[in-house]
Amino acid sequence: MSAGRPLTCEEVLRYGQQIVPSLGVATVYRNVKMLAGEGWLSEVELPGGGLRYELADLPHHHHFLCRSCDQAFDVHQCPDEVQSLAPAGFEVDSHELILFGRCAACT
Amino acid sequence: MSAGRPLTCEEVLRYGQQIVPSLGVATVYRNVKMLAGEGWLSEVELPGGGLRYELADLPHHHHFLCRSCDQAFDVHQCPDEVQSLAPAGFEVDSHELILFGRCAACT
DNA sequence: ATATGTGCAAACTCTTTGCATGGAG
DNA sequence: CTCCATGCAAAGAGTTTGCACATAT
Repeated sequence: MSAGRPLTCEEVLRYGQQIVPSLGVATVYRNVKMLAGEGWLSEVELPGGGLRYELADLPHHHHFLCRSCDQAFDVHQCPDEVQSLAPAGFEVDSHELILFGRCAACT
Repeated sequence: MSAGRPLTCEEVLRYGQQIVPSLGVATVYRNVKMLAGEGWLSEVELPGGGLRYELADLPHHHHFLCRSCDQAFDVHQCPDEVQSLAPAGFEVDSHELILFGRCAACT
């Protein structure tokens, strides 16, 4: 919640171990999956590694992936005409937009 | 080349085994990676499994992922104002847009 | 004969699962 | 005491690598 951006399991593990040093990987994977199953978190899949997790109740948004530090950030805007881009006969139910580049800290 | 859409290694393997039945996984992974390294193919990472590969010389485009058959298709249009969506201080060098839904065959 | 690409199987990485344990109620 | 979530370690899935062999030159 305090990160304000999608986290990988490894990032969650590192955050968590600052509070409970004995925290193990299995617990992170298990709980993050459970929270996602119960609708508290949603899974975000971006290039370059495993799933990331973010709070599920965020308003519609997209993601920015920094090529330098590999951290994901939220992008709170969305190009609207997206649904209409699909080929004829294809039904679009959702979409994801990923921007790649360098974040403010890495520039 | 004939597929006209991004393929997973597994799909390449199945295609290839129709021609050379003894074809093994290692050969597919090795060659696809080599072709990508040499710039003939580019890697496309979409949710739900491994990397997909497509011809590198295609014009700018995006992808549609069918939730039913898990096949990826090309989308030949792009919302233009994409670069401007990033937060201040973030440098965007490229982007990917993924549409999710059902392809024409699965509808 | 030499060099190259292949299939096989083992190694790796990331993720998941089984199980015994320890702390909470 | 009973339960249940945890850590650990082993098991899985997908991908990569080492190696001996076959083929082409």
